[in-house]
Amino acid sequence: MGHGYVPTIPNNGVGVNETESDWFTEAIAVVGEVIEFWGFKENHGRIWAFIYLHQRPMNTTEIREHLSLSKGAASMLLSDLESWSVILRDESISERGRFYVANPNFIEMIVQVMKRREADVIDHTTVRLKQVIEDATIEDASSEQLDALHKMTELANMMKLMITVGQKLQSRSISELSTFLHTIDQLL
Amino acid sequence: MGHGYVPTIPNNGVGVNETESDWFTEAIAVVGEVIEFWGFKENHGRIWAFIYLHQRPMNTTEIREHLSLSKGAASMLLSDLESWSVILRDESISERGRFYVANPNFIEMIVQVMKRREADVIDHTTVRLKQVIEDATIEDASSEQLDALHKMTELANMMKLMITVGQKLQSRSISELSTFLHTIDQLL
DNA sequence: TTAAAAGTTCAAATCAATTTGAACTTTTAA
DNA sequence: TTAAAAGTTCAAATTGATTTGAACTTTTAA
Repeated sequence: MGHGYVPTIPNNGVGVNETESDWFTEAIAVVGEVIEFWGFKENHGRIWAFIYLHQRPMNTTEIREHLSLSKGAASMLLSDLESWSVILRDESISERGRFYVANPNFIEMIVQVMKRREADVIDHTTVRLKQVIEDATIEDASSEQLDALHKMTELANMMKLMITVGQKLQSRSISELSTFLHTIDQLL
Repeated sequence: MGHGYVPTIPNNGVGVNETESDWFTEAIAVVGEVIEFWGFKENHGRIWAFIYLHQRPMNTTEIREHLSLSKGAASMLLSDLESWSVILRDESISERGRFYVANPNFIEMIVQVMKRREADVIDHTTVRLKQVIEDATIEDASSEQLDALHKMTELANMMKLMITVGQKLQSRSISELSTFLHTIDQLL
């Protein structure tokens, strides 16, 4: 609907000779949104999608110009993605500048978000809740309140376990994982 | 560390006769952060924790004053939580104003986030990616690119499946779920 | 009825996350 | 070497999310 034509994209005077078609732009937008939804920045997703959909090593300048990112933003976003192994540097190319390919393992990306979240929040939470329970025990807390605090701790531990399971799923293919989830769905 | 004493809390001239102890304040802060991390606003979590830890129906004014929320914010946050069944109105109390109790099912809260995310993003994504694949097919896309787009669609479908599984898990207790996750962990 | 309390709405204000761009360092080709 | 290109850093600007508060509607007790 309203798609299906190839727009003339202004070239900004830079020597690019690949015209970006409509579906390509839309795909990058969709993937950007999906990935933002999993806790990344939208531009993390746009960069990953841009590299992944090209199916060849892309250099920093190409990425910067096609996605309209400042030098600073490109530097920071690319280094995030690289540190998470979401994109990989291709050392084999002898041209100036850095070249990247996309890590095609989607699951790994999602698990990276979980890991990051775990590091930032979950571990710290368990420690703090433990202290809260100690304090509540020697003070005026009712047994119902202590029970509620214990349940909160259980939840934090469960989250941790979910992340562990997520990490193990990381190495599996999507279709394998899909089958696995269907099995769980049947069991419940 | 640094905890374990009961501070004198200024009373703001309001007729409150329950002093809030230190562990209570800390518990609300921790839970607020955890719940924010699952996609809610921090104040959604603080309100839920405040009501849950009291283990009795709480009225809007008590909530507003103890958590220092404006009238407008309290109205909006409480109506969010109520619409998600994260808190429930207690109609049995004949005093002025509304009284709420907390839905003690933690999992339900997390699943609510997933549902909300699904509604906002995933469904829409599948439709948009389908259109992208159609457009890409009739245009210049390489077979590798089409393959990449199909994999993105697979991922979106898998997310949906994960949410379905999540919804089924909703009705189970935390300890049951914990056992279940351990079993999965063993299998992998 | 009615008027005070409770609840809602939303534009403006505040607070938080992201991006920019200029000054800097590092890399590279000649 | 060296100077141009590439990459980094971070304070300031921008953009986005959340909260406030005043004007409004609804509810309730007398």
